[in-house]
Amino acid sequence: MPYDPSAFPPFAVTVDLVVLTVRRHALCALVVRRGEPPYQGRWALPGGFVRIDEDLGAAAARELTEETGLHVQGPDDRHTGAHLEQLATYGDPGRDPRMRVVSVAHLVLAPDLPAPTAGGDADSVRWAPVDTLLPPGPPSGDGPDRSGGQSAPLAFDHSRILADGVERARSKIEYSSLATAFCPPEFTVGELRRVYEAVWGVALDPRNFHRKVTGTPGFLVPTGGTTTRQGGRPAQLFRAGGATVLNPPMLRPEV
Amino acid sequence: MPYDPSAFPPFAVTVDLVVLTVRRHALCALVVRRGEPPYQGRWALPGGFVRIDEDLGAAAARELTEETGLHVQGPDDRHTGAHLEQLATYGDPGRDPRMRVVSVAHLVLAPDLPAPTAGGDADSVRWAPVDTLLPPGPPSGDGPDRSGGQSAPLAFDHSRILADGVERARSKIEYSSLATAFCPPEFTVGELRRVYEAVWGVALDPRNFHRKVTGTPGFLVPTGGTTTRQGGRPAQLFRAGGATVLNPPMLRPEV
DNA sequence: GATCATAGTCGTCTGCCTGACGATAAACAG
DNA sequence: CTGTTTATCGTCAGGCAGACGACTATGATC
Repeated sequence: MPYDPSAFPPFAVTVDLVVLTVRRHALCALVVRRGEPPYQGRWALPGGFVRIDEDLGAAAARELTEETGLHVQGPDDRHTGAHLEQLATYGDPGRDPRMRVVSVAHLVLAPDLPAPTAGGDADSVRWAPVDTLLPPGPPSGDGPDRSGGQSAPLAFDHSRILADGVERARSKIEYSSLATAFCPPEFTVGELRRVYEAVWGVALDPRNFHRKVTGTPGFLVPTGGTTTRQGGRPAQLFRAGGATVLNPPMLRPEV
Repeated sequence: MPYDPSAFPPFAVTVDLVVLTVRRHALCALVVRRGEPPYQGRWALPGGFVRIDEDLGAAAARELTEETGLHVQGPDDRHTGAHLEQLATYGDPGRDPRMRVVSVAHLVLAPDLPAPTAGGDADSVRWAPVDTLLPPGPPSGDGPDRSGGQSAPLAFDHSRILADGVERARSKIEYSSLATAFCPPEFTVGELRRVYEAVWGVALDPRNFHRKVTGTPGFLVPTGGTTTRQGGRPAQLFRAGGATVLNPPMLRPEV
């Protein structure tokens, strides 16, 4: 069939953001309250339309800055900001009742932030622990409802997008050094371990964890300083090293 | 800002397909020759517009069937067709000179097929070894040009999409049982090993490989039959087992 | 100030898995 | 019958992870 430039169906294209951080030993996601229908008053992932001359990654970075004030770090710009990567694209017809919207979801891993009030209304954006936003997960609940929170499901298909983002983060810190994206520029081995524990929802042996991360070349670089942030013996401070892939990977305890 | 349904910029949304198979010990991708500008006469990945009421995955499956006659297997429908998954989305402004096109690329892993002539013109679609379509890869070439083939780069940004798809396939067969998607319904351990060798471009020790795959519970199920397809001693036939993840993973020899 | 609780760091031991590789088995080609 | 090819089974050493003991260095409490 011959090409007809006017024959393509028009779509709206948006970016949605799964912004994750670790706060008080819990994996948290950034959610915004919808001020207008559909799903008015419900929580949703931040996001917005892609501009007509804008790259997808640029749109995601722009939305991130608009909603959180966070900036994204380039590949070589180490730890002045958050990690951003494309997650997946969601385009079910009917996922948005207003029109045909294809959403390119992005995943952001950010260090703990003071408060997500930048740029928007204060109480319409917040960090929510992911286990209050999502059902328990693959192991179907048999016992009584254990969901910790007040949560109605997120708007649109955002619960599924969030679940996919969380799963991506959980698997990615296994075989990459991305867990450091959740940490401040300088951090201790214990802080990094608490990141793994929060993201995976498990307890790790501090001694084996210490051996593993300090024994992996390029993962951690000692800065020379020490600190006491949790009580107890002072700990060495590290920066993220140049290694991006962990080989052999950090093993998640058996499911 | 209030919602204005007419305010979103219109995009064209397409699906592009990275269809991989293993033919004659080489990893091959399906490419089609473009019959019209832009990039007229150049090879490109198969793909097409998403219909206005069509899911992204359905569009990819439809294009696959139209171009190859292949059918996609559902999650429980074991090995009557190919494996399909979403790869990534490419939306640079200017990636298509005609208009703003966002392409949701999908990855298909298929067993070796008789001929890709289904549905289309015979010599405008073919299997091409990926090493004739792509530059050698991360190790930048210092020696003379060693690219095996006649290849001009693929049209649009399809070389990058193909490279991403190949990389996804290479890493995914490490920790999943997806390599069986390249095999016919019944296959031998040696045939499965040749799939790994073709996808990774390395030689594997037959004895260690045999120990690994037969020792991983749920990876392979013996059918009872034996066959001689390569000369030499007859080999046991297997089907793909129910396991989808390989733990511990199949290790790719050091890079 | 002594004692306790909390964290961090270093070691040891055992078991599993992998890579290297020898040996045997079962077909086919001359 | 002999050599070649492929499949399959075994052996052995090294590396790494899990379990866990021991010691260190801080703050909190009595």
